[in-house]
Amino acid sequence: MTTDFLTPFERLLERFGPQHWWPGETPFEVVVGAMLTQNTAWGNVEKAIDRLKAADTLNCRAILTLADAELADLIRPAGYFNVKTKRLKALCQFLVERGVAETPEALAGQDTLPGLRHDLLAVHGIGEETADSILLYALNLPGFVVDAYTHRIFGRLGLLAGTESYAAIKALFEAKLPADVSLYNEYHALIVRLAKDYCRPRPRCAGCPLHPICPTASI
DNA sequence: ACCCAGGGTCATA
DNA sequence: TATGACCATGGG
Repeated sequence: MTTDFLTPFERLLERFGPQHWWPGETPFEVVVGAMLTQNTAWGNVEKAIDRLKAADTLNCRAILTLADAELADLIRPAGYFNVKTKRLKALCQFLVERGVAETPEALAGQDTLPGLRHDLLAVHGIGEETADSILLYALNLPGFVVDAYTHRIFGRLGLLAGTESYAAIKALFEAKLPADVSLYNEYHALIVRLAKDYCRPRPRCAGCPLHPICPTASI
C-alpha cells in the first residue's frame, strides 16, 4: 500500500527537512554533475566543477574543444578523470546534436519521458541512475532515481527482497507513489542524506529516523 | 593502512 | 544474463 512507501519519506523529511537538490546553478551544471558524481563523493565533484568554472570551460563548446589531457586535468579531483573525460564529451556531443547545448532543460519539450530516457541511455557513460538523475533534476520530469542505498535501505525495511533489478525497484516506487516531481526529487535526496549520516563509517541504528519502522538492527 | 563515495563499460562464461 | 576487473581522487 502507498503509505508503506510514504511513511519513510515523511520520517526523513521531518528529521532532515528539504534538501534543496540538485546543488547546481544551471541545468547544464546539473547534467555535468550527474556524470561526474558516478561512484564519487560529491565534495570531489564540486572541486572539479569549480575548476571548470574557473577555467571558463563549463559549457559544451569548451568541453568539446579542449584536448583530452586538458579536460582530464581540470576534472582530476572527481576521480576516474580519463573515463569521465570521454563521457563528458559524449554527453556534450549529444546535447549539441539535439540543439540544446546551452539549454539542456529544453530536451523536455522534444520527446516523452520514456523516449528521452531511451536516448540518454544510448549515450556513452550514461547508465540508468545517471539517466534518471538527469531526467529528474535537470529536466524536472518524474523519473524516480534508484541507487545502492535505496536498494539497501528498503531491503532492511522489508519493502524489497534485495534481489530486484534497478528497473523493478524504479517501477515499484513509481507505482506506489504519486507521480510528483517534487516528491521524487526530495525522496532520493533524503535517502542519500540518511546514508551520509547513518551508513558511514559504520551502519548505526541509534538515532536513525527510520529505526521505529525498521525491523532489523541497522540501516 | 583501509574503506568507500550520489556508477558504468567492457570482456568473459 | 550475469559476474568480475577496471577506472582514481580525497575524506574518514
